[in-house]
Amino acid sequence: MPNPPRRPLTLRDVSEASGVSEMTVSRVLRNRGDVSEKTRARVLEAAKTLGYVPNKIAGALASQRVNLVAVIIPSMSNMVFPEVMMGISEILDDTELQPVVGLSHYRPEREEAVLYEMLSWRPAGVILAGLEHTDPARAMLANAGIPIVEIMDTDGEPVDAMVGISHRRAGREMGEAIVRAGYRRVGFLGTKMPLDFRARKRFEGFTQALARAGLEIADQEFYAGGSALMKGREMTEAMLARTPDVDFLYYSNDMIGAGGLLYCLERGMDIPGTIGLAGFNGVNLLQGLPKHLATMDACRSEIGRKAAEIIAARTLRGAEGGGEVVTLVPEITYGDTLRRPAEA
Amino acid sequence: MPNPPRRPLTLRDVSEASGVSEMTVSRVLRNRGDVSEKTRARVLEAAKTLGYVPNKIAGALASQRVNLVAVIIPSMSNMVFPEVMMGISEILDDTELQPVVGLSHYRPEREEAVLYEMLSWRPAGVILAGLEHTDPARAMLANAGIPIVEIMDTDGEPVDAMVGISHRRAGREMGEAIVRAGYRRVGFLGTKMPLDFRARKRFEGFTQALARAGLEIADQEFYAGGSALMKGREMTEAMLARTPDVDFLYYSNDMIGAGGLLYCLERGMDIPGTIGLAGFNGVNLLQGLPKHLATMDACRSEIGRKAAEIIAARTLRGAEGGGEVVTLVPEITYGDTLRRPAEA
DNA sequence: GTGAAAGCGCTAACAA
DNA sequence: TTGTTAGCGCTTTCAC
Repeated sequence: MPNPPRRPLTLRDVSEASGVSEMTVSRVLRNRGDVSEKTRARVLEAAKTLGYVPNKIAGALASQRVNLVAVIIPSMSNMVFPEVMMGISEILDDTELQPVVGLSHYRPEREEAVLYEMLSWRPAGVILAGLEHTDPARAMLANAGIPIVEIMDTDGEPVDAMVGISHRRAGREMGEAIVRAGYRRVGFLGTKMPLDFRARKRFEGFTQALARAGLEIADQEFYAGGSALMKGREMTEAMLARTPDVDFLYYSNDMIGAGGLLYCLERGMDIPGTIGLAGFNGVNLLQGLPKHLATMDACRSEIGRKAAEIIAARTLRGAEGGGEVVTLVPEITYGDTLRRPAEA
Repeated sequence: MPNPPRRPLTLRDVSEASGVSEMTVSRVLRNRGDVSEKTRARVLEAAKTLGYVPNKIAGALASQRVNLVAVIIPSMSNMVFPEVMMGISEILDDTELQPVVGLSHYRPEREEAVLYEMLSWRPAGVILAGLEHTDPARAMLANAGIPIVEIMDTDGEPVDAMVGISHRRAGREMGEAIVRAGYRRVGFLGTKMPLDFRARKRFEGFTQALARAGLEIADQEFYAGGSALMKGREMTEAMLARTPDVDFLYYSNDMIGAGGLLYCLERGMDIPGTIGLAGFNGVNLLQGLPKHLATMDACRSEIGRKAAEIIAARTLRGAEGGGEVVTLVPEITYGDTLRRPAEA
């Protein structure tokens, strides 16, 4: 029973144990160059019995290559970003690239700090949420000399590549669908997050669509923290009490929308007749509710996959590329809570 | 406007630009040792205008210190693990340590591969889910010479430290509560996941509690994939059709439990009279349902926090430590779907 | 097919 | 307070 080594093993240890030069050991361990089957076997044997784990720090320094992809997202508690992560993993799992996640908590300065930290590990590429960054962050990205993919949002100028949807358009289309369905007294319910630029863009597009039809938001309500389902319920109750004549409720995410939906159903309201409801995201978690909430898919895992593909293509297949723009176009799901436009 | 540098900047560039030796530049950038305010300012100025980002790879190799903490979890699509991650981040955010996440997809060999990959970056510590690992993985962990914290589960022997709850006990207690409340025909509904050891332990504890009361599971149903809420609904429907006399449904997670709850409510069933329901996890996402589902908190973020604290304490404050065991004890939440035991 | 030498960009240790 | 020297553990390059 060998003692647990205080000092981690090095190539040299394997070299000595196998009687093969460090260089050749290195070759075997990386499957590089021609090595005779005999030496190969001997090296592998030695490495295994010793329990050698290569030191990638040294390897990366020497080879100037790192297989890490930095991913910076606002949060994990949102359900949206874990799904993006799954999309990224799905693609990178087939390559030798590895995602490394950092959280910005929706704060640009925090994002800048995390970015700095991550760039100091010289990753092969960066994937980060949104197009809004501090000036130093943009400068770092522009000078990093590696592929950068900004995700989620395409309403703005990317540093390099971008993959996402137009939130302004998403808001606008939902607004148009609501107007087209004949609703006139529309309430908005959302998060109190000044730094959630995408929610804000959806709101802008939404009010713009209403304005074009000569309408204004009839009432609005915001929340922060707490259980989204519960908050949706409470906000809905508050709004219906304050503005009893609203005939449509647009929620900034599906979870609060589901809370509102449950509330309205309990009250026995006629949906989508007397009142219509819609959310945003296409959280399939919520299938199984008594009624299907109208929503619009944010294409989360697709965004993750496309972003990872761009990084992988440029890194591995040395593709030149640069400045790729992928705009996904989400469709409205009418579900059971938004009247469909009259058929032509 | 300087050209984007093809070659990343090095300390040497900052040294030349500021007319200060590399060593002193390094000191300034790390706030180490005494440096005169004047040189300090000059160096900072040069670093900033050049846009220098330190190379931690070289730094780590030279100093033999890495501020990364490897975190290996089964999945992100589960809601449970993102919450654990938030707990970890919460603690590490106050230190210079940084979490790096890897996913095992509930597969031990995959976990082993990810662990190998991560250990090759010589992290300061490892946090990983569960106590079940391949033999090589256990060997790597035991020999890594860094703090290892196994989380979620405490039913077994840890390699080093462990933080979690006893899932066997959790299942047992729920079983006892159900028996105590007078239910006799109990159905179980869960995930079809042979490798989810924790779900299995809960199931074992649960059946054991029933057995002690002379009961057996009346019926069971398993699912894989799909929307959990919907699956809960479907499985419940199937079970009630097949075994109409069940008087309690125990779900392996809150999400499917919520689906079942909604189904039973729609059918106008008397809850918790005719039929009782319980889930597992304490997903506060679900507050806001018409009735509050009975459940048991899995202490997710608390687990993350405690695990991170162990790593931080041993790494930063050089605490000796080793073999810490933190067993959290979740309490049953009766909610509105499980009869409370008669008061004494 | 194998090995020896040089150096990746930084920091520990010591010298001035 | 500042600078010099010698590696950290690996890979690149080139010689054999």
